[in-house]
Amino acid sequence: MEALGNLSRKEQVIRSAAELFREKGYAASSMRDLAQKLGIEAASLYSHIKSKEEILQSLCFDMATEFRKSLAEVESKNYTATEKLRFGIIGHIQVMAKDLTASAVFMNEHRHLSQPFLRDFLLLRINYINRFKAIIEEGASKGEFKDTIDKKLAVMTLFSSLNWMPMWYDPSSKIDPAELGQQLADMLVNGLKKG
Amino acid sequence: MEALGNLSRKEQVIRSAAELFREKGYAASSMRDLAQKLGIEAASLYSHIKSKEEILQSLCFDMATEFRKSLAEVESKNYTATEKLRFGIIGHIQVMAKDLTASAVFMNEHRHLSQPFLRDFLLLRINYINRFKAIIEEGASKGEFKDTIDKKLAVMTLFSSLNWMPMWYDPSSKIDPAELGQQLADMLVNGLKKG
DNA sequence: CCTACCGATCGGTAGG
DNA sequence: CCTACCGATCGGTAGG
Repeated sequence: MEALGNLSRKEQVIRSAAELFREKGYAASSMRDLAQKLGIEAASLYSHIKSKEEILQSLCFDMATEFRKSLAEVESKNYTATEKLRFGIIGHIQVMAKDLTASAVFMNEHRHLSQPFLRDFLLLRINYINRFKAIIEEGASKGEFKDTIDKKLAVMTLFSSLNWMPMWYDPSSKIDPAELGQQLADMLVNGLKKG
Repeated sequence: MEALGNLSRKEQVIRSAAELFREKGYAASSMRDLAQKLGIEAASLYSHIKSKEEILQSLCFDMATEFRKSLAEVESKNYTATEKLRFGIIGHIQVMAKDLTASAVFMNEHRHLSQPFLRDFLLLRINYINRFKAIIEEGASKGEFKDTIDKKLAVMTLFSSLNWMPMWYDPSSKIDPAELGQQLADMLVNGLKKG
């Protein structure tokens, strides 16, 4: 993680806003709160950003871009469905781990986007989810995965686990993001049961 | 689900508020929004409730009570860890399914509770999570579950899956809450892998 | 359950 | 980046 000093003023504003939005939620965070965090007056924020929502937009869409890049790379390889799922999970976790704060905002605050941004965001998300669902379906049809589990349930369980990670993962813990991804993939593919 | 007509006026206020909080989030929901939903003036709400936050408090703590009741019953039985986990999951899902709206608010909006309510709520939650963690640890030590998976990761994955359910589960779908709980437990215990 | 209203705070602009 | 400010909206109260 870089020091704030290495970031442009606009990037500092966005990063501070991300922390604020994560802590208090977007709607409960005021521009005066944000200004205070940065040691300036609220009106001064508007020389760096156009509006409060513009900050949310860049946080949400920048994360979305990273997730899509990661998944596209996994899809481009000649992997089995099991491998695609495993590396897809690891990639998703690593993208989140690069910015846990932005990840938490991405997950919890995107609903405060106004139209047409909200619609665009949800389309990106459903596309991403469907590509993971396709991997699970491929695995089921090729006999790698059970065919008995409901595919929607499987993919939503996967997503729930991935998306809540920023809420409890401690980046200073012994388990690093790559290993976290490995273990999460293992748990979802192989389950808790011994054997 | 009962018709609104069978509820006291106070219960109607709380139920409408739950829908509003779920849709827009607590902070972005105004008392004027809520009054409009009920066809009255904002000031009139205060003859039924003391404050906006009182509504959130009753939603959060009523759900917490239901969850604890369900888990206590599972713990009281002479089950193996695998059975306790399975019935704990099914119970949790069934409690949520009884009121998906309140469940979504419980999960997403509790952070807007003020002190000391927030502290009390978080203590209840950590206690509940730890009791599930104890079940997983018991299963690992008795050889029912793998000992290789990080217990914190396992229990947080479990909770993520449970708590996101209100976001995607369609109560009018073919799969009913009991079966949803069964499948979710199966996926977490046995994994996606065939065999 | 209503009218009338309060002080506080909101996102944002004008002009420098 | 600041001072000065705007109209809108907020949760809530008084009094009926």
